[in-house]
Amino acid sequence: MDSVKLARYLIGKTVVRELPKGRIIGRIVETEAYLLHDAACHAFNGPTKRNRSLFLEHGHAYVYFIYGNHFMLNVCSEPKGIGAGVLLRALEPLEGIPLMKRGRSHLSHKDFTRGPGRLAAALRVDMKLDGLDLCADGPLWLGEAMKPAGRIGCSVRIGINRDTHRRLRFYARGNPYVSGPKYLCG
DNA sequence: AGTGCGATTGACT
DNA sequence: GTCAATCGCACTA
Repeated sequence: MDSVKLARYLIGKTVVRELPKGRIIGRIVETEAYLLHDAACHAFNGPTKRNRSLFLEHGHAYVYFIYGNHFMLNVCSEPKGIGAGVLLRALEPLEGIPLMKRGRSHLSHKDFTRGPGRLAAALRVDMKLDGLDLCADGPLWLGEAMKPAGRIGCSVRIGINRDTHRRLRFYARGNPYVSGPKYLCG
């Protein structure tokens, strides 16, 4: 399915992280779509060493490192060979909350899965998980929704200054774990 | 080999 | 509200 459909589909679904110390489960409450022929998509200029995982079959993970300290977790959306996907931007914590918080106690409860960098930190996502099949058993996978998605809002993407004519960010309306400025959360 | 910069965050005014 | 930190990658030469 295309990135927009996948971005909407993923709202309300769960992401599960299996760690030696236990299991973490979060509910996806915010995503952004990155499309084919989209100048803001990392795949825009063709495959490189950095973005190659984005060209995997849909359902695989594309993880990258940015700003010297943050990992971002994406889900590929298209058949193998096409570079497009969905960025996971925020979670509602459901299970394994102490594991998510470990080492990050300075953040308030509603902040530690809010924002793409903090989401990846909470799930202990790093480059080792790049290219992983998220639809198979393993250290990180996507699960069914545990409760309804609720109303889905959309807005322009955050931190993107190109192709701003499309509203490619999707979020669970009114959910307190959604990131971004308040006027983009209602 | 050197340079510029980014799908962000947290600390500070 | 502003702004620096921080590093791997892409690009130029």
